[in-house]
Amino acid sequence: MTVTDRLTDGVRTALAAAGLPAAEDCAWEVPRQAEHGDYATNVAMTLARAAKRPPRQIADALAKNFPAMPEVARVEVAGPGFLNVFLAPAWTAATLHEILDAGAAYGLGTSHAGQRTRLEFVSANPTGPLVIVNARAAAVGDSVARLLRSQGARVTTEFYVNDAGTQFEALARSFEARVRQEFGETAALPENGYPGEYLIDLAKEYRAGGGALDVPGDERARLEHFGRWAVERMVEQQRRTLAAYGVDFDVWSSEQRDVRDRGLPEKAVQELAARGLTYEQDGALWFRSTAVEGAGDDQDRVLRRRTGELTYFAVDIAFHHYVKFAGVDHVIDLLGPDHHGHVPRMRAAMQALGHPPQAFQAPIIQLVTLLRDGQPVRMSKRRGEFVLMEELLDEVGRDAARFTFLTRRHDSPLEFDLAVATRQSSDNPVYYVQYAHARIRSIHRQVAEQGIAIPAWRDVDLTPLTGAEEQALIKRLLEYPNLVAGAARAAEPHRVAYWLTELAGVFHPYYKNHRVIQDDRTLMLARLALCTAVGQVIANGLALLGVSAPETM
RNA sequence: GCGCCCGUAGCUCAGUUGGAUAGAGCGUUGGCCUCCGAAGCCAAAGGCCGCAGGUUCGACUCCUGCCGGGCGCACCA
Repeated sequence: MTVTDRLTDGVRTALAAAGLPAAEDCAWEVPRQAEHGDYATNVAMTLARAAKRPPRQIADALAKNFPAMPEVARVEVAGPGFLNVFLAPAWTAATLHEILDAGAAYGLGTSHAGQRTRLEFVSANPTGPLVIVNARAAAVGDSVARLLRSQGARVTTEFYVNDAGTQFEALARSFEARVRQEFGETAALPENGYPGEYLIDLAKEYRAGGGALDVPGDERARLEHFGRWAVERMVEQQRRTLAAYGVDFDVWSSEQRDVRDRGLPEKAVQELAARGLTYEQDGALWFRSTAVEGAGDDQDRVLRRRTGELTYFAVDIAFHHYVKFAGVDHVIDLLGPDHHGHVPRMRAAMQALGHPPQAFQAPIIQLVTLLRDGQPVRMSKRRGEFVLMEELLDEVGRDAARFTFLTRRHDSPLEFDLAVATRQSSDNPVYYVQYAHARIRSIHRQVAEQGIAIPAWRDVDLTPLTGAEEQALIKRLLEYPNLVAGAARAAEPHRVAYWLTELAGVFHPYYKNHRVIQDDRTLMLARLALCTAVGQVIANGLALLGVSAPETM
């Protein structure tokens, strides 16, 4: 039970005692000004209409009837009708016991309990190595998964391999050309092929591994052979890069194997037709996308081309409906900005097939503009020019890269200057946060070296922690569970990154001004408890971001 | 032309389902290491929150219209 939950109980009790109507919900915020208390609620304002009384009057009644609670020192009415709550310092200090008891579990919640979510992210085409944007998507997706799980959701993370269709064919043709070149033949890359050097390396690997130049069967069989071989290697390479980044997927699904081979696209089209949401026009079969209320698509979409071939959209509908939604109630796709036009039509299709509007979400991860020495680096997989995700990790490091990606909202474009990130790596906020953790661990090493015995935390007297800075620090820690719950609800890991930076910003001055190890044993143990709790929360928060909490730096 | 996203300090960005006096990092200027880690601390300068209306007790936040930037608008994937 969080602080605000307890305070909400207090408000409910007060409302009942004052004979006022019950509040549906009670929003709490942490005021900027210390004079406005530790928590404030505007419940009196929101209730004014229903109670037919002015907000100030309601707030006064609330203050008068507010039950005595160990948590609360006093409540005040201020401004147009805010109810400001001041926490009792002794209670605040004592909450450290709960944090220390909970340990790594501090910040876990139940707001998503019972939810089963399938979360797809990265899903780069298997036509080349991973690049910078993929690193951003990986950081965001992995962190969102951790956030959702921290709130009780069962999350399946997924990487979808588009190993079919025209891009697959382009890869197969490109790779075959490289293999022929490797065997000494003259072969030109296809027009829409992939010119990157990685396919030359892959061709060398193919030959070295005993791969044959001549493949039995027709052209289709040949392309299938070379395409499969290349895709397998590319996917494996991508998987390794992601693993080195600390990102592992529960499921690697295949467009060919899991959707097309099972005949699901045809089935999906039939199901839409059975619901009367398709029609024929100009020789093609259309989905009546615009007929789905609230989905927001502005035109109908083709499911089967005049040629009889199904569109990618039809395949994607089948994938979502039959594969992703099997056994889960929420599907989240983290998409690139070039796919945002697809969201309305997919939303329409999912609703048409009976999924509630909220069940399918597709947040957009915006682009990363990469700068090197202040100059934008142009990237194009097709032209074979790009900065690899691996290079980014080599230059910037895993922790700094992930943290940097998570200090921006995912739906806003990001500028990432490689030169600056490398040169100024010691000024990166991630080190500021990690440093706070390392400092705290260092205190513990000192304590151990000096042979100071630490009793169980529950036996440590916390009442000495009445200083303003100490109280401020503890109150920060109390916010953490709400912060995590909010970040999970909104799927916004950047809130955690910012909050951690702020927490470190409160801790560092405290550390500077107050010695922990000292002669006054009672004070020392109390401060040690506080620092330990801060370190624990930093470690917990960094874990949600997939960033390490180092013992030393 | 239509749709989505974005305009906040010199730069990069936060601003928690509308709250009280707008925040951080970098950069700039000036201080602090006999004391648990200076990857740190303290201080200064820096803002018509793109513009104009509207909604209300209250708007950076919601609505409308402009201006400016990005992306998408296939019987491609």
